Amino acid sequence: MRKGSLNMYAWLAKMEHFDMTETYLSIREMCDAYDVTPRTLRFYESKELLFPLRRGTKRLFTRSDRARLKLILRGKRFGFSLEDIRQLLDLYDPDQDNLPQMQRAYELGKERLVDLEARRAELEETIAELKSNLDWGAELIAKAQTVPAD
Amino acid sequence: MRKGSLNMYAWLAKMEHFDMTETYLSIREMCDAYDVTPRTLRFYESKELLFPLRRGTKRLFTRSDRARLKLILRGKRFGFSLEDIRQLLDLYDPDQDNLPQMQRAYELGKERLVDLEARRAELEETIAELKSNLDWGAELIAKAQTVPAD
DNA sequence: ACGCTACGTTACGTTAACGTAAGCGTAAGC
DNA sequence: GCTTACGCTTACGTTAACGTAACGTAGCGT
Repeated sequence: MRKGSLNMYAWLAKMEHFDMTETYLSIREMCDAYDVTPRTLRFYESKELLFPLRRGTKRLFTRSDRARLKLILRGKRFGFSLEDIRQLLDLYDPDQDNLPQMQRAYELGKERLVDLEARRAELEETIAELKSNLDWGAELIAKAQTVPAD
Repeated sequence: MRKGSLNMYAWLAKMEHFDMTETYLSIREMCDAYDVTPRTLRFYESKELLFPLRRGTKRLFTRSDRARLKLILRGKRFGFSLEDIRQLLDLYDPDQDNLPQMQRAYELGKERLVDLEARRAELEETIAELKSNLDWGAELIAKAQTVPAD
């Protein structure tokens, strides 16, 4: 199950192009839904992070595009570059017919997992430090307020 | 205790300039120790993130500079901008004589803490998703290898 | 038919965070 | 005394990730 459904759509779409239940979003709807600008979406498309269909000249963003965009935005919040992210997207939306690419994506994903777990550890430490520093700061401020100046 | 000692040095340094036990690093030593380029250190100084002393024209990086640099590099790993980081540094190395600035730093630190904790939550989720995706990917690859093509 | 609005393309502009090159000063080793 | 090495300053170059301006066009409401 899961993403398998996604590929079933692809399969059907190849046979003919049944519209199925796919619900497409215009660029504006997409922007409102994810709080990005049109420019950003076009930019991501030009960088091959998104692959909206076209009705005439207009873009139609698919379910898959929406999933990818979520991952892109999350990746950015973690400080990854768009190029980094592009590599990883293959893992979340793989091309079943391309075994070597799937394997590359798999290896890449494992590395990324290690990276993320290290990051988590550092994050814990950082939070702990920040907390202790805040406590210390609160103390200093309190002291400075009761004993104005010497 | 803790950073209090840091400020004691500052106090003594103001009175006269006792060298104390401070051990200074040249720019090169600093680069080797933290794996950055000279350009980067000069750049950080120009942005008022570091405040090396000078012997003649040469920079002398203090204990405090080293602590700050660690925080800078960590901040960068978490995707903060140098400007964000600069604000926060006041919290880790505060100016005891500037109460309003300390309070600003304190408030800023609290906000940052909330931010970091949210980030931690998202990170957990991301790790979980990535793991499940890796499992799924492994399955697909295995299947593709046993059943070459149809 | 006409104007408005949304969307498209093309192309130049912008900001952050350095890289890189040029030119000068100076302390050290031979 | 000369060169080699390191450091300093100044200034222009670079990359990523969009912003913004200019201009064309397709639908549709009156």
